[in-house]
Amino acid sequence: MKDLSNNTIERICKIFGYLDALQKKEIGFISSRELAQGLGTTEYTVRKDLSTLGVTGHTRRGYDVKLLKTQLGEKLHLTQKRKAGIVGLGRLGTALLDYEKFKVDGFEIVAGFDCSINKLERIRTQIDVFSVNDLKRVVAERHIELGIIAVPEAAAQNVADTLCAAGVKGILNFSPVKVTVPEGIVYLDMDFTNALRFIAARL
Amino acid sequence: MKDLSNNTIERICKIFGYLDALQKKEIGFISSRELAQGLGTTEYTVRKDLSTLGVTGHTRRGYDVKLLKTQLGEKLHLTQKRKAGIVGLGRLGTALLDYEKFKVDGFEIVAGFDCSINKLERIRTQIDVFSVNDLKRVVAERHIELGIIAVPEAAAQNVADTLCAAGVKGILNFSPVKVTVPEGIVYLDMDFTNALRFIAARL
DNA sequence: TCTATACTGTGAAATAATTCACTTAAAAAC
DNA sequence: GTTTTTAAGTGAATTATTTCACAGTATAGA
Ligand SMILES: NC(=O)c1ccc[n+]([C@@H]2O[C@H](COP(=O)([O-])OP(=O)(O)OC[C@H]3O[C@@H](n4cnc5c(N)ncnc54)[C@H](O)[C@@H]3O)[C@@H](O)[C@H]2O)c1
Ligand SMILES: NC(=O)c1ccc[n+]([C@@H]2O[C@H](COP(=O)([O-])OP(=O)(O)OC[C@H]3O[C@@H](n4cnc5c(N)ncnc54)[C@H](O)[C@@H]3O)[C@@H](O)[C@H]2O)c1
Repeated sequence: MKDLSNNTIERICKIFGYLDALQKKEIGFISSRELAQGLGTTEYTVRKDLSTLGVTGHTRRGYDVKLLKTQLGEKLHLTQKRKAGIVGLGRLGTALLDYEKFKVDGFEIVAGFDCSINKLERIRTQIDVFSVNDLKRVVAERHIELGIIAVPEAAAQNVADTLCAAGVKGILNFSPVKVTVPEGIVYLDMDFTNALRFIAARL
Repeated sequence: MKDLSNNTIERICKIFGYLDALQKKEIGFISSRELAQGLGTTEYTVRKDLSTLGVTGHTRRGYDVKLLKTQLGEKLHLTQKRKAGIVGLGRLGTALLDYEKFKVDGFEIVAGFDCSINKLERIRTQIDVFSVNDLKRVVAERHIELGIIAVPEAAAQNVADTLCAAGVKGILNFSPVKVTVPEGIVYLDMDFTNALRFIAARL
């Protein structure tokens, strides 16, 4: 399979999530047009994307929701469960820690980390929490592949370095600074302020 | 000015944020190349973007950081302060409510809303909180332009409808469902799970 | 003051993404 | 059983975006 553009991957991820909703509504088949509508794109693009991935639908019926979900999951390696750790257990970090839906979607938060012993002692959660000093060990022991950064911006780069050194493969960064990561590490920013800026620019 | 692509706007928003960091470091001028590096794009694209916006740099020096920030702010209407309201004051919503950096960046959270009287009574925050029943009134009174959705997915569409009816111009949605909004309303999803999926697909 | 340099700014070229137009095929309707 | 309809699949055309190449120039340094 030729490698996919970021745009395609992004759309497929959205479709993947959208299929959940369809399954809940017990919808068995969905056309490229309806899919496009639910996603804010065009039927052509949806068909091209799916066709690029080599998944296929049915004339006059559309795509089999259940089957499509399975196929997309396989193609994008979304079926295997991934373990994640959160660094920075402040307001945002603890909210993420307790967000149960991640697990449902195949992303299990298996550890939280903070530098403040005080914080670690006070936190009430189901998830095991550790000092950042133990990060490397815990990442290895628990096979953590994904690191989630929720520390203040001043600490973000340092935490990213630590995570990469510990062997995580991907990083999701909630701090408002872009951090640099070694070649080969997948990195994504979730900058809420930028999102608001984007909206403001479009107003 | 011809209208800008989403890609360009997204990059400019990032540059805008990046310039803050440069100002803190007291860097006066920055070249398209350095800017590109800090953003994960190319110098060509940066120059094209800035040139498209009609802002201009200096031979052999690059772009004046302070001036560029001002100019980009004007071009993207990022200089005027925007008022926002958050609907859904659970784990995520309250974290957002207390996040002070929004204000620094020109987005002032002027109200929180929830449907649970119980929750409203317990919340300890500087920001005024209201019942969703008062949403329409408060949005009008406080000139709220941006709505932030942090309610459970089942309630998201309903809340979006209420916000739009109340007159907000833009919506940032943290719930994992895509909601539909009337023509003319700017809408953006912040789906953390999709972000993790994207990373997993790239691993 | 002069010169070499390191930048920008921008048309043109290359590449990528989207849209279109049309073929094919299965299901539904009659 | 035949016809009609609806939607997938896909090369080709179009459109958009990125990259390139280089002319122009203000600055730093001599
Ligand atoms: N709270 C929000 O709603 C919100 C919104 C947008 C962005 N953010 C960003 O998310 C990040 C976290 O925000 P927050 O509000 O949760 O902050 P917070 O101050 O509540 O929490 C930060 C936590 O990180 C810990 N920490 C600091 N340095 C550390 C290090 N080197 N290693 C490990 N832990 C460390 C602190 O002990 C603290 O518990 C920040 O970068 C913030 O800008 C937060
Ligand atoms: N917590 C996280 O870290 C996290 C992560 C990703 C996505 N999200 C999404 O963000 C949203 C909020 O998550 P949360 O963890 O804060 O949930 P939560 O259950 O803690 O809070 C939801 C709040 O919304 C209120 N609410 C419910 N219906 C409402 C309505 N119709 N009008 C006004 N208020 C209403 C509830 O009273 C509650 O206070 C959810 O859609 C969730 O999927 C949360």
